[in-house]
Amino acid sequence: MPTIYDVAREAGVSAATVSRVLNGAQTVDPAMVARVLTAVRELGYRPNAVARNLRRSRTTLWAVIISDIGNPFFTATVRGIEDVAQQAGYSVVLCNSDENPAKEETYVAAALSEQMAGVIIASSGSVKAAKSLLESPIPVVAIDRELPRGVVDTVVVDNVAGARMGTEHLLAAGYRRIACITGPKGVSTADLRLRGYTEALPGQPEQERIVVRTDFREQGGYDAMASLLSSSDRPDAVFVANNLMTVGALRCLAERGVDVPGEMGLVGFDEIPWADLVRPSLTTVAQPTYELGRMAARLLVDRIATPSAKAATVVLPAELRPRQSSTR
Amino acid sequence: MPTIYDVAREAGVSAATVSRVLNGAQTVDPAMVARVLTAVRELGYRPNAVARNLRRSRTTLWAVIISDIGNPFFTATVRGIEDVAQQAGYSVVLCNSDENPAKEETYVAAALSEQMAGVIIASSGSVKAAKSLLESPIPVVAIDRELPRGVVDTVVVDNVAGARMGTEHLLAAGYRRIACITGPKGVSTADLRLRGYTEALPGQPEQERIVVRTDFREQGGYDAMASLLSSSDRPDAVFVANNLMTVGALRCLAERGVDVPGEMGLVGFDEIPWADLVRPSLTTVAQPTYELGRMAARLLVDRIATPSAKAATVVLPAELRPRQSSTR
DNA sequence: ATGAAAGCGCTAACAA
DNA sequence: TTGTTAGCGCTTTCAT
Repeated sequence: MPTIYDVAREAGVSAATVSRVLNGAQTVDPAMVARVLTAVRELGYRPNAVARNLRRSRTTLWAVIISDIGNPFFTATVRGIEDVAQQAGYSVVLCNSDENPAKEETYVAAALSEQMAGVIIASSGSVKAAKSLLESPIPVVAIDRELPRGVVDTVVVDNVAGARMGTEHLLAAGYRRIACITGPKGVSTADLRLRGYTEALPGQPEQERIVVRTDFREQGGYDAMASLLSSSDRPDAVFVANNLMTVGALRCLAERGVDVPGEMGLVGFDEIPWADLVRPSLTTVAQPTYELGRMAARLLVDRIATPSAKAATVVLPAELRPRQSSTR
Repeated sequence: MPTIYDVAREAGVSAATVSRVLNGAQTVDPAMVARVLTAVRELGYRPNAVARNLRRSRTTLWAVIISDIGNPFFTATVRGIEDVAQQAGYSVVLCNSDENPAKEETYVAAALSEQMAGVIIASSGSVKAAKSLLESPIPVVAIDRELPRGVVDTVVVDNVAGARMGTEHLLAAGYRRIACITGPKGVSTADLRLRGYTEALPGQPEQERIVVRTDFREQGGYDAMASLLSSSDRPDAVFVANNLMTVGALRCLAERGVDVPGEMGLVGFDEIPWADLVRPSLTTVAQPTYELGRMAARLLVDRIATPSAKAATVVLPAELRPRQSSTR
């Protein structure tokens, strides 16, 4: 691989001049510019970003650490992030923690070691990863889930209101024994959506509420629904706190021939791209995912520009999309 | 941020010793090791990977450039790649080209500048990106689609056989006017799946085959199906060459109340996570996605170890998953 | 407007 | 076993 000195020799100038040309300095003689660019082309020279980053003590890469690459919620959010990043001159590298705190810690460590310009993270709940980030000087924006013990820029949806909306919708449709399937304790989305569900059932004594906690994945939703179906106080409707668990629940119901929405009403948090293609179509609480990504990216751009500014929390609205699975 | 010299001073040793300890050299006095590790902890020292990479002239990052992060095919493949990469000591950074050659070129340029240890790419068709990669010394593995004009390690599925299988399945079910919706000319998957479709209809004169080309996205599939429905020689079945287009086609059929499989048979290439949840459930030609990712990653590990070895092409089998949409 | 020279933080010869 | 030293490729004062 040719270096900047090879180009300098070829063009008969100093390395400093090559650097100036390549970085668009205005103080270079046009004739020099031409000579340098010719040499660059002839040698197939490509600047070594590693050396540049070391010298400048900064990079133009963002790490976006998400907890499940198979979740459509994140894919839409990533698009929003990318669009803003690209405009601001950053490239986005995606890291998939797979809801695995150990993986998350590995990726956080890599992002810090690689001196990434910023990190956007949907925490899988790792306190260690959060601590590393908070102790580092690297700008961080939390999305979807709050960073454990962290005071950083954050973009979330109104989980409580959204969950309340979904549950109240089931009540209004005439369901009476409404259960909730939610995620792990300590993950903010799981806890807040559970709170929204609880708030929607104000008259109910604590023990009347039927709550199952599992992970945020499809198999978890499947198992949770199975246990609800075979329990002695079987519910007549379920509010499920994320999309993948909703898919699992739906698959369980389909396999056992349970009639939805007749025997069992269903509302899921998070939109699903094909919610309108299944029969019955799925009622969901939708988030403005693309907008969420854009907002997070904008906060990160601002944070990089002004590291000392006060941390902001942006709460975006969720929206009920009523379909067949909750209408009997 | 503390540097290796801060640690050295704190521990009362030289920077070289700190480096040795951190890199697990066996030739260091245990007492030194302890002192160094204490200093590291006290200072919260974190090695600067940029400096290390510059010095070593290599990194431990792989760039995985995929053409659509929203496509379940890729998410499953990425999991396979990640699992092998992690075991081999590499981290995976994901780059989403969004079927956009310009974006792809940007990410390829970044991967080369950042001196990534290797690249796994599903080409969006950019000849320029392919050229940059082939001219560079960086190890490359192509997945899903062949790299334009490239002789590199490649992992693909048997597209021709899979498409033939899907089309023959429709023939066997009694459909007679079978159309094909495929992707852009020049993208190998689009062309090879079209060939498989063509091979399955040997008796048909050229003009009897009904072929629509569009992009590989949902809207493309929707539009293509709409045009087929309103054409004078409306088909009674369609073979669709990828999953996202199949979803679009399905949505179009649902909106217009066309009975599937009665009025219109449907087979899609690529599995879809919820193919069995829609009504009618979707017949698909499934690829071993996770295995494909693992294989690509293994090839990349080998290629990094032995840069001069001959390029290999691995062809994995596709598998028909018959469901309701093709059974009348 | 251009060049010489220092140095970003680390690793790896080489010397001791 | 440990330290000294050079240098990875680039940018950026500083001097001219």
